Amino acid sequence: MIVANKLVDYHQCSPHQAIGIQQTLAEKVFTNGKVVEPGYIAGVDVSVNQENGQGTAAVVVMSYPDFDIIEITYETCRVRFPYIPGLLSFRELPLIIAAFDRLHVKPGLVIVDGHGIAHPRRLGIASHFGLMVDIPVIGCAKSVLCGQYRQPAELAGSHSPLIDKGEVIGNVLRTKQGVRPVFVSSGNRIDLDDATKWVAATCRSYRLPEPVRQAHLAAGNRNCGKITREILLRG
DNA sequence: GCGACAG
DNA sequence: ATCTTGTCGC
Repeated sequence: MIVANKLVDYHQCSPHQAIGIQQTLAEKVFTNGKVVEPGYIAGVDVSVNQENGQGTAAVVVMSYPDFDIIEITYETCRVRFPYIPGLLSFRELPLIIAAFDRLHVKPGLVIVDGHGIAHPRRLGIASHFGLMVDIPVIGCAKSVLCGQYRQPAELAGSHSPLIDKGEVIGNVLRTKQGVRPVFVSSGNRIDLDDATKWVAATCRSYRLPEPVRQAHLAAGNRNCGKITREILLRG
């Protein structure tokens, strides 16, 4: 895999080199485009076990608008790069790419747990991932990394712009009444309005969009690296 | 120098 | 990220 080779270097480079890579890649991100018929939508998340230093990435592919789980792939491996705010992709992307490559069903849209361009150098993990897979990717984070915003109204669906250095980098979206809002931004190949629309459309009864919520549950189920893929039959 | 800081 | 039961509130 082309991207796999690059990733070997990615998680072994220094934080300083990582920043340089981000500055170069950020210029290649496309923050426009609409997704009309995604076919399948995937959610991505990673969990890390502090005990053994192992991380598990889970990719959950769901149908839309039925939200049936079609396929789940995993990758468990020791994470080398440390967690440094702003450099998350260098820690988690190797796992995510490996799990994503195992998919038999390719999604038309992916939602990643983390920021897209709502990042100091405009290359959060969703954008970095989006450039590597070259399909529409949305960043949906649970907390802010940079930028300022006004708290959106309590009504589900309400949102306010996330602004950094005079630039609108995302939307703070209230996906459900009574819960903290999420931070939506373009990862790659999709504009902010469409990204916000899709996050809202994939949230059912919880704060996080269903694909991401399922990926979070799957990754947390510690599969110890034994299970790498599974297909769920609808019932 | 000081505070902020995705997962 | 992760450690974790019951509990308060829409």
